[in-house]
Amino acid sequence: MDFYSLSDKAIEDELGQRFRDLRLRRNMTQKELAEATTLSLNTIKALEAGKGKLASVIAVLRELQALDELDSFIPQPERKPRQRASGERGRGSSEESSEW
Amino acid sequence: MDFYSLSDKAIEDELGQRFRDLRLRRNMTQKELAEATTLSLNTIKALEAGKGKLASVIAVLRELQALDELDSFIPQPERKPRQRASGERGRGSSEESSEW
DNA sequence: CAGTAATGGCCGTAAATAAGGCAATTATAT
DNA sequence: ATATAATTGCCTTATTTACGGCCATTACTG
Repeated sequence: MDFYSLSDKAIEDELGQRFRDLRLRRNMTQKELAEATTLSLNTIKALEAGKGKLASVIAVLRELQALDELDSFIPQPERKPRQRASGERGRGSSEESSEW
Repeated sequence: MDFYSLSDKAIEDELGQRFRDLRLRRNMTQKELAEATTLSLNTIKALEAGKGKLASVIAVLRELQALDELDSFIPQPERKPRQRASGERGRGSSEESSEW
């Protein structure tokens, strides 16, 4: 699956589908999942449509015992060598003129 | 990293940190990332604090060339055997009484 | 160390999501 | 096929996020 060839919307659809599959593999209804997470039924629906907040994702994955997936979500980087971006002082704006 | 031992808030912090690290490895400023994604600077800040919508996550990961990570996010299941949860007709409500 | 870019925090407004409820549709069990 | 659970869609209101801007703080550069 090459996500780069997909539109943002298509990716949302795909993610929503996976959330749904995950729930179904636990054989839970949207209503049961909503109650278990203390989220509303509408929020579960939205999530399975690829919309919603990061907080909702966490709550749902926890309930579906799939929090591990979050770990591979974004790889643990080799501790950042710096705390702020830079290197070239004025990359964004005017021209780099030091010589001449 | 065992996410299950972490609170939702702690997980948000961890994810935010990873977003940040990802950006720094590309040596981009929040401002540059904001412009590249057409998101606001505040939205980038929020994301690096673990808050925000899924749509924002997708846009940022695309720009940071980390969409691949999303694929391993939730494993592609062996096509779901059913489209709705069930199996036991009335799991949520009244008792299961067919015989007597 | 001094200058300055990069980031964090707060505020007001616009937009989107979350919650709660109800009707309509669809899948599934019997 | 019928009954009914499961899901979808729409609506109203509350909450949260997104946006734009401004000032304070911190990290990096020379």
